[in-house]
Amino acid sequence: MPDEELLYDLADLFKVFSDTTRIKILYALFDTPRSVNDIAETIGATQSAVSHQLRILKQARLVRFDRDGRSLIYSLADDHVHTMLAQGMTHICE
Amino acid sequence: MPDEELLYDLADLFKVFSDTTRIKILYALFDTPRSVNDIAETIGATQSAVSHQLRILKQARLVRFDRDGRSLIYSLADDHVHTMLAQGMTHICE
DNA sequence: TGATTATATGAACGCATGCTCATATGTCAA
DNA sequence: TTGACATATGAGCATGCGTTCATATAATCA
Repeated sequence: MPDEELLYDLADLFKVFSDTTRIKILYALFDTPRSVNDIAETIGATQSAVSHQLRILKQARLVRFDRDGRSLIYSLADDHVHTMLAQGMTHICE
Repeated sequence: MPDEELLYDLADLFKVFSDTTRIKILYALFDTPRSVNDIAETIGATQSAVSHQLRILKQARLVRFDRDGRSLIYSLADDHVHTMLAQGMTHICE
């Protein structure tokens, strides 16, 4: 049985993936870096809602961003995110 | 971009993993099938709380059970669950 | 600098969710 | 069948969370 705190962290990680808006954001960035407004249009959500969720995704280190002029271009942090999504999707599609 | 409904299902799957009690249950069953009361003692939770969460884990097909006398012996449904947990843990520990 | 565009943030509201407590259901043993 | 044990379930409560709305911060361009 892993350490109590580790289990909390694990639950917290999965919690980040447990919201549809965040899942949509992650898929929007799956192979294309995008600005906040671009994400919002792509997934059909408010700029504010997207920004709030990006904050959570940033804290969990699932996304990163670079500045381009006045825009912030977000992308998936690393390949682990692809793997997590793919793993979950595999389980669903059985 | 995957189908809208698929994204909901994916979020729902992750949601099941996103609670500490359920994570503890899954780890308690990681390599040892256990009865409900055994689980409750192992993770330090109420029988009722465990039963409620087992219901959710069953619906998500993450656990299964066999009857042994008056006890129900729960175990992880398949190897996918191990993989999901391991994948998440790997991400945490980097 | 001032205006405009892009993003972030805070408060408030509504909804979902996990727990406890009490009780129901179900199974076995005598 | 009755009593005891094992698990499930329902109601009610408290907490957490995602959205919207309004506004703040930040950066670029004229």
